[in-house]
This record gives sequence, C-alpha cells and structure tokens, in this order.
Amino acid sequence: MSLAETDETEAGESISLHQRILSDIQDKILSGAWPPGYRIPFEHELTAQYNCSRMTVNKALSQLAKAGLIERRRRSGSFVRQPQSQAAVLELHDIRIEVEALGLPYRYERLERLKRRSNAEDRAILGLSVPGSVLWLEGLHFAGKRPFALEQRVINLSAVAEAADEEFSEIAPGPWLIGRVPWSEAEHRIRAMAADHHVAETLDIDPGSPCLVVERRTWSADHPVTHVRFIYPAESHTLVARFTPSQG
Amino acid sequence: MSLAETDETEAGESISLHQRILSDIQDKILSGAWPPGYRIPFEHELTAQYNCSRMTVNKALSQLAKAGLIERRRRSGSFVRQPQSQAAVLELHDIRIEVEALGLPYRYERLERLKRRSNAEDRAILGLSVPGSVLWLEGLHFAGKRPFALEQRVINLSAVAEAADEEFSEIAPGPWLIGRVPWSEAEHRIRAMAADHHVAETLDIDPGSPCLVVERRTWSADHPVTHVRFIYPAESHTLVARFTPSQG
DNA sequence: ATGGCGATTATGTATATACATATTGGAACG
DNA sequence: CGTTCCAATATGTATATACATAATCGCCAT
Repeated sequence: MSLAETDETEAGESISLHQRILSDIQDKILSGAWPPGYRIPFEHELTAQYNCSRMTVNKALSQLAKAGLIERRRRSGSFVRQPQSQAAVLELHDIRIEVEALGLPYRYERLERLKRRSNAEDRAILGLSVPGSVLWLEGLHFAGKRPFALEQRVINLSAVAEAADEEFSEIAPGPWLIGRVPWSEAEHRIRAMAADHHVAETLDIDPGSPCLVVERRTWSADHPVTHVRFIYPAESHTLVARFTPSQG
Repeated sequence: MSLAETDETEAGESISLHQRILSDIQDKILSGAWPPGYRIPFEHELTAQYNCSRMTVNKALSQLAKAGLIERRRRSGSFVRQPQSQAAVLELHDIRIEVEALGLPYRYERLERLKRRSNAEDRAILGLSVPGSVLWLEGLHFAGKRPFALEQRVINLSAVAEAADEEFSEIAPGPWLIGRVPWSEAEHRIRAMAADHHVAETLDIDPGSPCLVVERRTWSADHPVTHVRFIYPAESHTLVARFTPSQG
C-alpha cells in the first residue's frame, strides 16, 4: 500500500494532518482492508509512518474511538471494532419544512386547547410523579388542502409556564417550544396504528386504515417538557434515515 | 475497588479535566444559563478559571464544537449555537436480539429462495444500472409461535457472490451478511402500510390491518449489496430512538 | 468620512515532554 | 508447578511552547 505523496509539495493540502490520518484509517476500515478485530498500527508506528508527533496520531485515534470505529486497549493496542449495532441517524424535520419540501402550501390549525390538572395518563406519558398543570393541545397540519398530520400534545406547565399564556391558534407548539426551552434529551417511538374513528374523521381517511405514529418525549435537565404524537396517514409519509458508519 | 466519591469539589477526580470542563459548559448550555448566542469564556479565561493549560481547554471546546453545541469563530470567541436539528439515533437491532429481549424463543423460517436475473424492479430498488444475478429471499421471523416479522430481501450477487451457495434455510440472511460484507452506507425508510393478502396470510393477521415497514438498502463502497423489507404487524413492534444533544 | 492596512487577538494545529494507568509477559520465588 | 510480583509497554492525560490563520479593531492617509 503506497501513499502517492508524502511531501507537503502537494497542491491543495488544506486539511490537517490528524484529519488525514483519521480518514486514511477510516478508509482502510470501511473498505474492509482492515477487518473487524484487526490490530491497527501502534501510535508510535503511525508516528514514524507519518513523521509526526504522538499527540497528532493520538488525536486521530481518539476520535476514531469516540466514533466507535475502533476500540483502544491499554498495553494491547487499538483494534477495529465489530460492525456496530444498526444505528442510524434519523432526521425528524419540522413538519412545516417537510410540507414545504413537497412544494405544497403549509397551514396549521388548532383543534383543541385545554388547560387542566394532569390526570394519570398525562403523568404516565410525561413521566411525572407528582400532579401539576398541563396543557393539552390538538392540531392539524395541512399540506395544501389535505390534512398531512394530526398532532396531539401535552405540555408540562411546571416546566414551561409561559405556554399557559399562548393560544397556539396559528403557530404550532413545536416551533414555539424550540428555542424557548433548552432540551437535553428526547425519545422517539415509531409505530404503525389503525386509525380510530376520531383520527379517521380528522385526517379524512377511512377508519381502520394504517397510520404512521411518531411519538416524542422531550426532557430538559431531567424535567419532562412535552409529549407529542404525530399521526400521519400511511400514504403521506415515510421516515428516512441514512447512516454512514463514520464520524460527521 | 471502591471510589470514594464524597468530595465532588476537587479531590476525587475520577474523570479527566477536559471532560469536566466539557460537561460544566454543557450543563450551562443545556440548563439555559448560557442561551443561544451567548459568548462563552475565551480559552485563556477558562485556562485561568480551571488553572490548566490552553490545550486542555481547547480539547473540551473542540469536542463541544464537533458535537454541534457551540460554534467557534476566530478572533471572536466561541458561541452557543441555536439550531438543534431534529436528528435522533435510531437503533435497529437484529431481529433475533429483539425477540429474545422480549423473553420469547426465536426462530427463523425460510419461505422462498430464488436465484434469477435482476428484473426492472430489482434494479430499481437496489439502484443497479446493469442487469445481473440477484437472490430473492423471503423468510419469517417467529417470536414463540407467532410470526413476528416478514422479511423480503434481494441480494446483489455481483457484490456478494458467496451468497449464491447459501441456502438460508435456517440462518437468516441478515446475520449472515453482517461481518461477511463490510458496508459503507445504509438507508432506511420507515412507513406504515396496510397488509395485503399475501402479507396478511403469512403474518396471520387480517388483510388491511396496519403494519410497520422498515426498508433498508445497504451499500459497500458504492456498490449496492442488498435491499431488505421487514414487515411487522402493528402491535408487535415499536422503533425507539433516543437522542441526547451531547458528545458521544 | 472612508477606505486601506497593519497590529492585535482568539482559535487551529502541531511538537516535545512528562507522568499516570492499565495490562501483559515473563522472571523470580515458594 | 503454580503463584506473585515486577518490568516493559501502549494508551490516557496534561503541560509549555510555537507558529499559522482568520477576523477584527483602530490608526492613518487620502
């Protein structure tokens, strides 16, 4: 395996050395040249190969380790890791963006807004242990004239008091919350569901027809902020997740 | 060995300094104390605050930048970033693992195996431009006695020639492929679908009832390897994706 | 005022060095 | 023969230093 150029006489050498080392190794792994379990060269070997200091090599290897491509063991060396659990980066865009990406006019319409003390179900889905005020919202996202998604949301007013004063008649609660509440963690659940009567009527589809349901719970510093359920008619929506087994 | 964790101010320092700096800053951001746009202290200020070298501070800040929490600008400083793009890490486990995690016995049964020249549909879903041999497989994953998921797969034999000699009667093609073929990219599409006659009969559910469909295309070094479609009865399956906007 | 230009400044990258820590292989010893 | 212990070794973390690079501020001349 020969590296064509070793000198800095190359044109357009604008990337940093540790980055170059990183992507060299990454290529070896992703191409299969270095299979899982393979012991990659020791830091001091790479130091000699690239004619640089150990810190530079270390930076590249540390990043590869953090990205999960390799595993580092003291005294033993660094090893290519077994293919990772099938993890994919799932992009969940704002619904307005999704709709506009389809070239259709977007509109949001509030169906219901209810301030109430949390009932058992609210506490269960939010993960609350003590009672408190919550805001229940139901709204419909339109793509053109057709309903695109039904949104059902519970906001924990103990965490977001200002939401109590907001009508959400025109602006969807999602965009409103983003930027106002720093969130530290989110969990998504994705499943298929048959439309019940209410859903079918609202989305203008047949009862029993399949829907894609995306539920999201959001926390801010361990406090539950909101739980939202998006219900898409089956034809209207596909989630796409792309995965490249590398760092960003 | 026990960790005397009593002193959390200074002494019992089990984590590294740059990690401590990193999580301190991360906490400030996630708690909202440092809102988007806020200019976080300069490296030399943090150097003084933590009484350490600039390299240590730099390591923490660089990682925060790579994680997307802050943005660094030369001469200006580092700033808390605004847009947390809605991206989540979606874990797609091996079906055997999923089933066994439920405490049910797992079994795989091959329904069909067909070696053929690729037709137009095969080429479309695999993204092939030229004709070639493909292997079509259909199999059923069981959780206990109940069908758990139906798998429909096309393998590009130009990319994985050895697959032609494999019966896949007992072993599912997924685990077989993993480890044998290094893959460089994958794409998932997730949607809801009504069970057609064939699916309903195979999965032992009513025709028209909702199913969750997960389709995955896999490439290895720009060559399409396989396309697989998993069809889950709605009740049997929920995808879970968790996201923490921190470093890995 | 204003447009150019150099000084200043914060970050980006890399080096040489040092010591800590975990682990392994082998030597020493009972 | 087996157990203990030590030395060798690879990684983990941190320091002080150096120079590069980009962007900004303010001075100065027009």
